[in-house]
Amino acid sequence: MIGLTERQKLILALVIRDYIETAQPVGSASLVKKYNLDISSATVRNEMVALTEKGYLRQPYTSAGRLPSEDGYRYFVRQLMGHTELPMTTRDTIAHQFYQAGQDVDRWMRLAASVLAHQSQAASLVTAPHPEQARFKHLELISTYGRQVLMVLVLSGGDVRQQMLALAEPVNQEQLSTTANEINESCQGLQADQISGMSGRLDALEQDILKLIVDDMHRSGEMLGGEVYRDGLTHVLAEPEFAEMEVARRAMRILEERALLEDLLSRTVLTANVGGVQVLIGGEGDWEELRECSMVLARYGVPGLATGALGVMGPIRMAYGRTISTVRFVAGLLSDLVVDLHTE
Amino acid sequence: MIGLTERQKLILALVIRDYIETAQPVGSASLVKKYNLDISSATVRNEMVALTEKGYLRQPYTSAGRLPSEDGYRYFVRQLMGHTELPMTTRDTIAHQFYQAGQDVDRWMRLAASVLAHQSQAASLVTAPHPEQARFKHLELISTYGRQVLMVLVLSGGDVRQQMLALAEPVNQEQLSTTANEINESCQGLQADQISGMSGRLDALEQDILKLIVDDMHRSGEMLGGEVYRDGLTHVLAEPEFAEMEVARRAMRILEERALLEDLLSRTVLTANVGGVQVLIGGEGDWEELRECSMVLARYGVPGLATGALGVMGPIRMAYGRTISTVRFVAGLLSDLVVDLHTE
DNA sequence: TTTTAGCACTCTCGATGTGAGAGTGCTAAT
DNA sequence: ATTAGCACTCTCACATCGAGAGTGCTAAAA
Repeated sequence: MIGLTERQKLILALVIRDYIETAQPVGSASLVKKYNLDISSATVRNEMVALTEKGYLRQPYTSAGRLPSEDGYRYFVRQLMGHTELPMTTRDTIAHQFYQAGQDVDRWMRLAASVLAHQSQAASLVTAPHPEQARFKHLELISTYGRQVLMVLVLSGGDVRQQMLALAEPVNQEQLSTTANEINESCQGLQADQISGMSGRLDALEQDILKLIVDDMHRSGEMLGGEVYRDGLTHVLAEPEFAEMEVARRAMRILEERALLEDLLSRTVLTANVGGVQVLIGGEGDWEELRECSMVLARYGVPGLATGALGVMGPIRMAYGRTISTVRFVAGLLSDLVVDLHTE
Repeated sequence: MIGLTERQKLILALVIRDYIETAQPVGSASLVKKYNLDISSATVRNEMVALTEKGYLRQPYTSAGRLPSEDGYRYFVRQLMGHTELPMTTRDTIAHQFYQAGQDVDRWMRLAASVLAHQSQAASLVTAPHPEQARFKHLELISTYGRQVLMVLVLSGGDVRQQMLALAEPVNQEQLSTTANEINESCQGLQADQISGMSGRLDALEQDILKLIVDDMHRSGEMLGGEVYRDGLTHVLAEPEFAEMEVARRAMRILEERALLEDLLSRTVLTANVGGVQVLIGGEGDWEELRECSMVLARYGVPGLATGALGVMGPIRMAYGRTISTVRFVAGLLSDLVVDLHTE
């Protein structure tokens, strides 16, 4: 396929810009008038025919205005858009908010979701960072009532997992502490596989607990270990493309159902390198659910140490420039957080 | 206001039942036919006039069918409905699912939200149980990297709070453990106020940490300490009363915005005694947001020990019988969980 | 060869009109 | 007190129609 002339690129960009703004098909005459083009509407029409033939524009029906096709958006995002950045003042404001959140991961996540949703006027998703290769760090066994014991497992990267367990018979706190200390010494810095491969003379209690530890460490390695932070669901509903209830419900299902999200994030975001932002337009691939949606996704964190994912979901008619730069910026901030949490 | 005759009660109940099912105004003739009443449609019409005058029914426009007014629903829920219970088989199925979730609080919460949403075909909300009067149980200080220290605080009832903190200068693990042990001994079983009132010769490190502990304990006492579990948002969108986007967005905002939820749960549910289910029809009081919505709310847990809240939000035209019994049943199950977690 | 004016044609969208249908309220008879 | 009968009301679905925006084509102009 032959590339586009400069004029065609201009017209494509303007159509996309106008359509994103108004949600209405764009006519040749109105385009000329609105942007003071010094070519006639007939010329624009001719170029529009060319762009339509190349598959970048489409018409909702014969002799209506043009609007971008999915390929048109893709071309725009990849070739035309350039690396925009959020304005300095906006970046400062956001960074300041995060600074005020201190080291509280929960607050960071909530704030990230809120900022993403607000800046992009769409729905946002953020997962907490979690270690990719969890290493054992510390175990604590705390007797609560009778045979009930609270097990607190600390993994590298500050990932803490807690669990209640009921012992076969009562064990006092002293015994528990002894057991915990033994395990702490022998498992320090080990990964799940190494621990599960351990044997030697262990009593029943120790074996049970080691098993639980290994399970927990594996679970910590899963894609969506913890909570998924969401925000801006209502923004999506406000868009005219979701006026049809069925469409709106489909979009909401993606955001609501953990299983769908899990699948989505693991399939797409895992492949993208950290720092890079991935743009999914109109559910490329076989994503029935988000045929009417676009997503802008990114991973953040330090590969091999701890990473998380974040993203925005909105209509295909999305302000990609602003959204992508916001996602990139917030991903950067969260990466900094991860670094802070793991280094001195 | 004079009460209703038996026949009026019957007709009111049938209108509500039919309207809940069909979402269409109910006519006198169709009511007689559908439920094989042995009175004529004219009689029903007369009774309907009476019910309308008393404020229990209303007409969307002159000479259309009748539908329940908010007062009608209230009368129904309070006087007419009786204490229905979920069918035995359903209860067993649900209880079994919870049983399989073991002692994992997170799984219980998710399951509770899912069951509520599914049974009531509406949106559900569940908050994790948290102690009302947190008592200090155990503190752990774990050195991670350099001056970064992970503080794990265990409160009565298995509430675990973690936090990263950066010390002014590096402290080794041994020193940290000593400090933690001292605090553990002196604070065992104390409440926040008692700890904040403590003094004596404490070094700077201990004072800092005690301050953090007190803060954390207070935060643990707040209404919505942790995550709010949601499910079934899409069910709400499927209801015809939310076809109008503005209405749908308003409903979603309630579910999305923490601040609104917090306010809602604290104002209403705190006043209800545990075990009792509270029904909010059409946002009684000044709840602009949920004018078109009803909520069925309950607290669960053991007062004074640990409690949580759960509820369902749907259109005013809600299957109150089924929803109320589900909420009551699930609240009971979750209360059992709380008891299990706190006793032998 | 490219651009542009001119013009007929297409298609949507909102306004308007109409008839069927469901339901009421009233009156008079049972 | 109940009911049959009936005129009347109001909505909703459907069809009609004209305005308006926009296209595609042709032929002239640059």
